[in-house]
Amino acid sequence: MKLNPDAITLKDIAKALNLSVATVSKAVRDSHEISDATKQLVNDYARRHNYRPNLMAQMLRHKNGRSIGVIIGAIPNNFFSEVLNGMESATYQRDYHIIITQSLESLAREMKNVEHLSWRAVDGLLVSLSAETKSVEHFKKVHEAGIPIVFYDRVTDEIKTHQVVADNAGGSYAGTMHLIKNGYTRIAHITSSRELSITTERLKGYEKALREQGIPFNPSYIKYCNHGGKDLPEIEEAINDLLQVKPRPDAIITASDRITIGAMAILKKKKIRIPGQIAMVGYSNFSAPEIFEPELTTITQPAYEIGRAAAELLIKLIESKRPPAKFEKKILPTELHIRESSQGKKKK
Amino acid sequence: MKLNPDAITLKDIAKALNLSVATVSKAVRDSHEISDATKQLVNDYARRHNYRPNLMAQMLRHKNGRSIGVIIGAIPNNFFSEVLNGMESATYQRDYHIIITQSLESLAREMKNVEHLSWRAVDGLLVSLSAETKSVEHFKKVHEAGIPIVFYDRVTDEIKTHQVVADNAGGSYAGTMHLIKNGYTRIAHITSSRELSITTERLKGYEKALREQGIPFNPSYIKYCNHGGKDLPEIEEAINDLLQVKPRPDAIITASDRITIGAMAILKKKKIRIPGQIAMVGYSNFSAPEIFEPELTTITQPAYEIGRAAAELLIKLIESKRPPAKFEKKILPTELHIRESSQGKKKK
DNA sequence: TTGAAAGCGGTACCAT
DNA sequence: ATGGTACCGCTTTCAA
Repeated sequence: MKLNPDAITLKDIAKALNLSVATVSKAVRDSHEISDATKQLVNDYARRHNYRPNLMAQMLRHKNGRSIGVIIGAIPNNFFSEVLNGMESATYQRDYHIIITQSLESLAREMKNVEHLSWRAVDGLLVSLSAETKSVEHFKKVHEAGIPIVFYDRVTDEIKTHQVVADNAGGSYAGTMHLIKNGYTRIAHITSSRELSITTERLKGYEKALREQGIPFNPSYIKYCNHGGKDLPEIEEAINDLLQVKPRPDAIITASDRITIGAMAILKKKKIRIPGQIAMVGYSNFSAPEIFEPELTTITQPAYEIGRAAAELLIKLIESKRPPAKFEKKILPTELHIRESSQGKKKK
Repeated sequence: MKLNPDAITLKDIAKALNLSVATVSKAVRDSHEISDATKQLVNDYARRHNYRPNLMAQMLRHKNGRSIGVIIGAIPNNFFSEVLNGMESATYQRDYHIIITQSLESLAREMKNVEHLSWRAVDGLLVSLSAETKSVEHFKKVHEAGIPIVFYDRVTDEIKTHQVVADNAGGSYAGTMHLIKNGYTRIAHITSSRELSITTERLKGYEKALREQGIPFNPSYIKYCNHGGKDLPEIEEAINDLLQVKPRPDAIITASDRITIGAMAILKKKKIRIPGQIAMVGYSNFSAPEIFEPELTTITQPAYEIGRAAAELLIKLIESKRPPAKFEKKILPTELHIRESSQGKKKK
């Protein structure tokens, strides 16, 4: 079963019009070295028989398949699916398409994905590092081989290229400040794995707020989920640990949709009142956090824009012959949406 | 910038080993007409230099790119992103990849997508119809041209091929029965557009339950969202309409994640108590509906399995020379998760 | 068992 | 301005 069994080729047109393939080829691509009359003729015919150049033949020639490989944590994740949406819309217009692979926060899968994508001869890579990734050698290899890469969300500085990220430091800073202003001082943070850029950035913003407000930093308030909160037990353990710490935290900032929703569910199960006993601020891209109980204060990331910007930068990279003079690090603003879960602390 | 600048080709191997390209080609594909000794030699060399056949060249030859086109409503949608996840995992293993396009519930985009995918020479199509789609001529055309299609979720009987769907009738039946058992009799239904298979099916289950319980069917309790609840106003209008109907509905069954979450948010804004004033049962694939306020009774669809099954059937279709004797309609069970939002009605 | 050569559908160089 | 031709990397007769 082939796709376009009735597809028409250059040769067909040439034969029908008594021209050479070469001429026809140039005519359809509007070359200056072809007379207007001929162009007319050819393009008319082409349109009438709706000629479409055979992609694979073109690919074979110029090793450019108009496709982009994407490595993403997981498709069913609000943040990533919005990112994908942005990438899809950017690539759709420029006639590229994305080939999606999921790392599922596993380094092994990430490496397999790189391999798979390079076999598929993608023109470039959009990647967000998995929670397990420490070394980026596997990316270095393909990058040095000439495949442009743009990192988004979880990025690395070890490879010189464009990066697109949310303002994670700013987001955490705003969230932490907000909690402090509302009277919370023992603020915990459940975050992703240590190595990730987002983790470090968020921690930075968090610490900055504490410092500015003269609140001591307590390392036992920081809990890392090495698998990005992939499973509930990981989150549950973090929360149990936090509940043991003396003095017990009076607020938690959670670092991803998964962790946020998981944490809320667990606290609810444990009958811990939010914000009565513990206030919450969560990174989340869920569409309607006001239907949560309680309504959740969120730090939202411009996921769609991140995806879109990353794709656009990558396409620019792919289509420019020479690497740019300097690489961009695009930092997109986050937003703090204040709701019930971080309401001001009651004075005793 | 090309992808595998250092990629090794058959010719390279041939030269290095003093063989012909033809021989090498056959050897790497383990042809019977090549001696074991030569195979050894060739494959050793190939492995050492990690030879990978050039996909585009292969594609050019046999018009089979090991790629599958997907048409989906929207990526950032719990249901669809789970479906995608299932498709991705099925195709990943078999070395296919999916090219995703979003219809965004628009017929125009759906048609463009078909065109785009057929230009990309996909080997087959996985499609869920948009909310606007009435005629399926555009699919008929490509299908008759020999591209296998498997429909999932929103299907059509006008094209003879495999279908994979959730047990929508069963889901609505269970949900409706549950509400009736809990004392609700004026049950409204906010659903997708009229033409969709899922709409008809769900209505069937709903009506069946009413009939069995001797409750008259009231057409003004049924509200259609012609854009699948793409925007809030559409849902808000439906709800406002319902609130006018006399007697006012005492329960609502909502037909998709979007509609469900939108409806909850709107009712909440209107300060209508759930289930006190109106009970709710919603189709939803949200991961933690227990953190909603109130905890939401849901009908969940096996989204991942739908995607997986559809992809598997399609690959089977692609790889079999002849069309199968008969086509399958795979119906996967839904689940009813009873929670707070549909709690038993208080007796007055 | 091995290999020469044609061809898949384009593109690009070089003549004409 | 137009056309002949080689080639991209692989597969597939058909001969040797």
